[in-house]
Amino acid sequence: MFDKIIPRSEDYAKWYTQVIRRAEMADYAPVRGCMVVRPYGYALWENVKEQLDSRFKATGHQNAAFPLFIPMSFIEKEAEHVEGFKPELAVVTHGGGKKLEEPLVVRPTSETIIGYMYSQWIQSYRDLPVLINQWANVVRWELRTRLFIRTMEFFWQEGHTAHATHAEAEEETLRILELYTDFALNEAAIPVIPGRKSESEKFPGALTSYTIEAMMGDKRALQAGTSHDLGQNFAKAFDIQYLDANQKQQHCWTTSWGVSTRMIGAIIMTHGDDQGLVLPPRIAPTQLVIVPIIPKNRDTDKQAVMQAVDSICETLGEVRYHVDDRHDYSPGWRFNEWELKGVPLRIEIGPRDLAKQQVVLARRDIPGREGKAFTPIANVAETVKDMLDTIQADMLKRATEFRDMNTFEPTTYDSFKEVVEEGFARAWWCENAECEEQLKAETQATIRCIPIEQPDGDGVCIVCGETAQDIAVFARAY
RNA sequence: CGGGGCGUAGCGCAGCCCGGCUAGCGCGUCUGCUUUGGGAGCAGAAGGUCGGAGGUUCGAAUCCUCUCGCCCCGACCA
Repeated sequence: MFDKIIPRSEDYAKWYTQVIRRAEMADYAPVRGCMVVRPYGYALWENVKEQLDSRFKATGHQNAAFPLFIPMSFIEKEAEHVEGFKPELAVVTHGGGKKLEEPLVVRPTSETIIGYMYSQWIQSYRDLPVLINQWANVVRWELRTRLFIRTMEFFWQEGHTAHATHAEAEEETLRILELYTDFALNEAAIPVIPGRKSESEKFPGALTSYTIEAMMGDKRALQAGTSHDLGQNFAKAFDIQYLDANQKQQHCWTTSWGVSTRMIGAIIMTHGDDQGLVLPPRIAPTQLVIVPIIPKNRDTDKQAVMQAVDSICETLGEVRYHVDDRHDYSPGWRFNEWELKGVPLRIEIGPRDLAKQQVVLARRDIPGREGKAFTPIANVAETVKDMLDTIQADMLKRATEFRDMNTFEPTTYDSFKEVVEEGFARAWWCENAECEEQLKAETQATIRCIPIEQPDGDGVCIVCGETAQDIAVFARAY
């Protein structure tokens, strides 16, 4: 017998872990809270990286690399920043067998050390803007971890920019928020809500934090990326100044923004089903798997099938395909294997198909017989390409429908408390921290964001009944 | 840091409460034969410091003490 993965409805956390390990995305490391990203998971991450990186470059950013170690005193320079990060720092106290004069922090994020470097590099308004990104690993001493979603060490990109005016910095912050939204929608097929964080949820040291929020398969929210308007907080702490056209010293306006390997977790939890992963075609490491079916001891059939496979492969062009010709595994075994791994499309081809000059095309996003169709061999490449686009679009559509079906608009606090346990709740909020505190204490939910897109007019706060300018999204979050 | 669970073969587990002979089962692995359109069958084989240390005992996977680690749920967080 074969161990099936546990259904999502039975134990979502267990399902998540099992899928990741069985699909060989990642494994637990021998250090608590750390993970090993295995080749299959890393291949997905590389595709995420590639898509983001090309968007960064298209908007004028350059990549660079800053040190892993940050002097402790740097972290302490920005008051809110210290407070936010101090509890989760990994600190190096010894090096080369000797106690260090000043402890070194393993970067939890790099605003401080990059801010320091910017203060050296920026002299004049002509040096601005500075638009730099780095792909790096960072460490945060998390109490409770979860593969991809919250590990002690994680991989990400962090963009850090410096500008002459607040307007430019704001523009940058929102440009990146849009870029992230575009990536999530069009590559990861994750419908996200771009919005602003509440005061209590914003990045330590930021003026304003923006986020893209997604709904996972268990209806909990996940922050999938952030973009921060840092105002002049870090510029003042690190003395990032320039001489403007009127010969006056000015502090820069800086931003920072990041997307991490958490995005992998978001993809898994947005699209995965009880058979395993379901990966969006645009970033799937393998988009198409071809499974030849060959009865043993019938060499003529084998040759014919493999020839047909070869000629199909030749027509596939850019499609990322894999031929699984492991004939010591039964067809059923191989089907299940690739379904677990979330490959979007599968071609099954055997002597019977060959006789009719057709193949079986099976969609991963529609499990079982319903997702299977015969298609003529003659124009299979075209069909595959079209089908990959269709799957990509359908996955976004399905995820959007799921989110909308589980998004409620309660009008009383009582109904709010009920529905917020069941999904997202959209409701007016007066932006008062006390109301936020109250619902946090009473419901397990938090304010995920104040969406950029707002209805006209105003309403009354769901908690206190005072006038509220904006709708906020509330949910239980990861 | 609180609550819960778990460490026994590569993986998943049983055995422990109530100590006893050679520590079991499933999957996987290896060998052979038969099989291949949804996780193949039969036959044989290999594989163990029972997380670690100490104690009780004629005898410990099992009881006691200490310890290390991991997972899950909360508080805190990308």
